[in-house]
Amino acid sequence: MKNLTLKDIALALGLSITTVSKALKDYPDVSAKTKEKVKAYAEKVNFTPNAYAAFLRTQESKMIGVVIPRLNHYFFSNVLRGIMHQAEANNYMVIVLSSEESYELEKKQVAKLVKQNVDGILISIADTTHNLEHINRVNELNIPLVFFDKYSKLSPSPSVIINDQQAAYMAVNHLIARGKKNIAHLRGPLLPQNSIDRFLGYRKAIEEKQLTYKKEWIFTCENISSDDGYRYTKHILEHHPEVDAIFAVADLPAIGAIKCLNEYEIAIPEQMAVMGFSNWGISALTTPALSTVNQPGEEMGASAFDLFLAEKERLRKGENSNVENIELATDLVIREST
Amino acid sequence: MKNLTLKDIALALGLSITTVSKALKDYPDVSAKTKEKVKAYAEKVNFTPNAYAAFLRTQESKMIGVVIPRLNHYFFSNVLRGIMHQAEANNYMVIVLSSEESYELEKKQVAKLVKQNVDGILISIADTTHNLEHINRVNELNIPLVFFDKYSKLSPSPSVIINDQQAAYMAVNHLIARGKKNIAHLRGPLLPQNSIDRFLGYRKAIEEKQLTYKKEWIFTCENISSDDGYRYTKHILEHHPEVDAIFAVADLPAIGAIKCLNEYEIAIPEQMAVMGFSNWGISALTTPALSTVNQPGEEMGASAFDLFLAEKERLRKGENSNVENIELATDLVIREST
DNA sequence: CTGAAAGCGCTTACAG
DNA sequence: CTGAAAGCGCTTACAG
Repeated sequence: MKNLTLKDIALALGLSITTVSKALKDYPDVSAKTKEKVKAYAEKVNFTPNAYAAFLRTQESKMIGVVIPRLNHYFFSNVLRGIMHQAEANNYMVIVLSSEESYELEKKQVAKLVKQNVDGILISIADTTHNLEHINRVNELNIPLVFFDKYSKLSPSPSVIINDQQAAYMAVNHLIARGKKNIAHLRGPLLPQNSIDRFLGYRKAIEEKQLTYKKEWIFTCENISSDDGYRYTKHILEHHPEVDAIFAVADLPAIGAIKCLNEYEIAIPEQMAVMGFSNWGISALTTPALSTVNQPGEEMGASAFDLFLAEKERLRKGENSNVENIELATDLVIREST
Repeated sequence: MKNLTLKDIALALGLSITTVSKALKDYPDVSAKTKEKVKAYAEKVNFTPNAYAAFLRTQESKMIGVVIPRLNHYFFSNVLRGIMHQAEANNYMVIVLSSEESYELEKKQVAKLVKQNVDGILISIADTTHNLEHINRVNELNIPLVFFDKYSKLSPSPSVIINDQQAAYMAVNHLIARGKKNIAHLRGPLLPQNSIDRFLGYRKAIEEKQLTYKKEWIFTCENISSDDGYRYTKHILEHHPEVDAIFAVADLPAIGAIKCLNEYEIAIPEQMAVMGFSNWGISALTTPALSTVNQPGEEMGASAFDLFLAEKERLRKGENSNVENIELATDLVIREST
C-alpha cells in the first residue's frame, strides 16, 4: 500500500514511463486510447505524482508560504481560512509561519520559506518591521510575494488591504452622529501603516466637523491588547472626564475599555460610547455588545492567493510585474456600545 | 543569488560533490581540515541542502502535517504554537489543514498529507468522526501519527490529552463548594470522547455529593457555540428556575450563558454561577469574568511533536510502537462568575 | 581520506 | 504515436 510511482504503472500496463507521464499530462502526441487506459488505471490505484521528484525537474513546489504576525488572532485566522480554501482549490499546500510581531523572526521565517523553495510568499508584516531588505531579496529571486492587511509603502509588491483611513473616518463619523463631541482614540503602534491610517481617518473626521482634537486624548496601544484598552480607559476616566467616546484601533483594546467602564459603572453608550475595529467573534458577546468595523478576512485571504497566482503567471511569461493593489470594502457593524 | 547546490560548493573549493556532502554531514571518513573548510564556506554562502532532492534519497521530507477541527479556535491556535515552536527547533516545517469538524474533509486532508509524504501526522479528530479507517491506513503505511486533545479509543496511537473527566469533576466540585445545589450542564456533542468525559465528571461530582441529577438539566451544544449557550440558558431561566449554576463544556457556551444572564439581569454568581472550560483569552474579559478550567495548549502541542519524534525513531529502528499516552495537568481558574 | 557512480521519481527534448 | 536517455540535487555503498 506504499505510494505508487510512474514505473509501477508503466510496468502494470506494459508501457514506458515516458508514455505514462505524458498521458497523465495530456500531451498531444499520445493516442486517445492510451491516455484513457493510463488515466483509468491511475484513477483506480489513486496515483498522484511524487511532488518532490516533480519539483526537481520543474522547480515548482506547489507550496506557498504565509507569514502572519500572530497565530492566535481572530482576524488572521480568518485570512488563513481564505488562503487555504483557495490554495486547496488550486492544488497548493500552505506552510504557515508566525513572526510573533518580531522583525528579526520575520526575516528568518521568510528566509526559511525561500530555502524551502515555496512558489510564493503571502505576508502581513510585523508591527516592528522597519526595513524591507528581506522582502526585496524575495523580489530579486523572482519569487512572487503578496502583502495582505499590513503592508509597506516601501515595497512595490501586489497587496490586498482595506482602506483603513476611510473605515476609521466612517467609524468616527458614526460616533459624531450619535452626538459625541469629545472623542478619544486608542491608536496602534507608530510604525504600521494601518494604525497610522486609522489615526488619520479619526483626525480627519474630528477636524472636518470642527470638534476638539487634543493630543492628550490619543493613546498608543503598543500590544493592541485588552489590557492596553483597560489601562488607558481608566486613565481617561481619572484625568479626562470630558471625554464621551472612545475609538479604538482594534476590538481587543475596545473590549478592555468596556471591561473598565463596566467596573466603574459608567453607562455605555450614554456616558461613554465605545467603537472597535475588526469585528472579532467576541465583539458580539460582550455586555454591551461592541460596535465595530467589519474587516473581510476570508475574502482578503482568497484575493491574496489570487494575486499570487496572477503574479506567478506574469513572472513565468517574463512580463514585468504589473503591481496590483486591491482594496476591499469594509462596513460598520452597529451594536450596543455606540 | 539563486539557491546554491553542492556542485557549486564543490567547484568553488576544488572538491568532489561527495566530499562536500559528507563534510557537511560530519562523516567520520573526512579529514578535520576539509570539514572545516567546507563548513566555513557553506556558512559564508548560507547554503542549505535542497529539501526536495534530499527527500528523493532519504524519503524524509522534514515536514509534518497537522489536522485540527477548526482554524479559528483559541485553544487549537495555542496548540499550533506549541507544535510549530517545537518543529522549528527540530528543523521541521509544518503543514496545517483543517477538517472543519467534518469527517469527510478530515479523510481528505489526511490523504493529502500522505500524498505529500509528510514524516508524520498530528491530529485532533472532528466531532463527527465515527470511523477510523483513515487513521488505520496511516498506521499501516508506517507513518507516525499522534492524537492530541480529541482522540479516539478505537485507534492505538500515541496521544497527548488532558483528563477531561477529572477536570470536569473538579470544576463541578468547585460549584458545589460555593453552595450550588442544582447544577445544569451544557454538554458537547455525543460522539467526541472529551465531551463524554466532561459529562461523566459532572455526573460523578453530582452523584458523589448526592445532589439532584436530572436529564432535563443536560443540554447538548451541537456547535459548542456562544449561541448554543445563550439559547439553552434562556430555556433554563424560563423552564427550570430552580437551577442555580451552569457548567459548560467550553468557554464559548459559557460566555453565551453570561450574555443571556446579563440581559435578564440575573446576578452572577449569586443567583446563577457559570463555569466554563478551556480558559480562552476572552474568558477574562467578560463582565463578570468567567471562571474556567485551564487547558495547557502550547504544552500539549509541544508534547505531541515530541511523541511524533519518539515514534518516528522507534519505527526507524523497527521497534514496535510502544504506545505512549500523555495526560497533562489542568487547573481551575476562578474569576468572578462562580 | 577522497571521489566516481548509482539511484530516488519525475519531466521533457530528442530519436525512431 | 512510443520510448530511451538525460538530468534536476542530493546521499551513500563502494572502489581506490
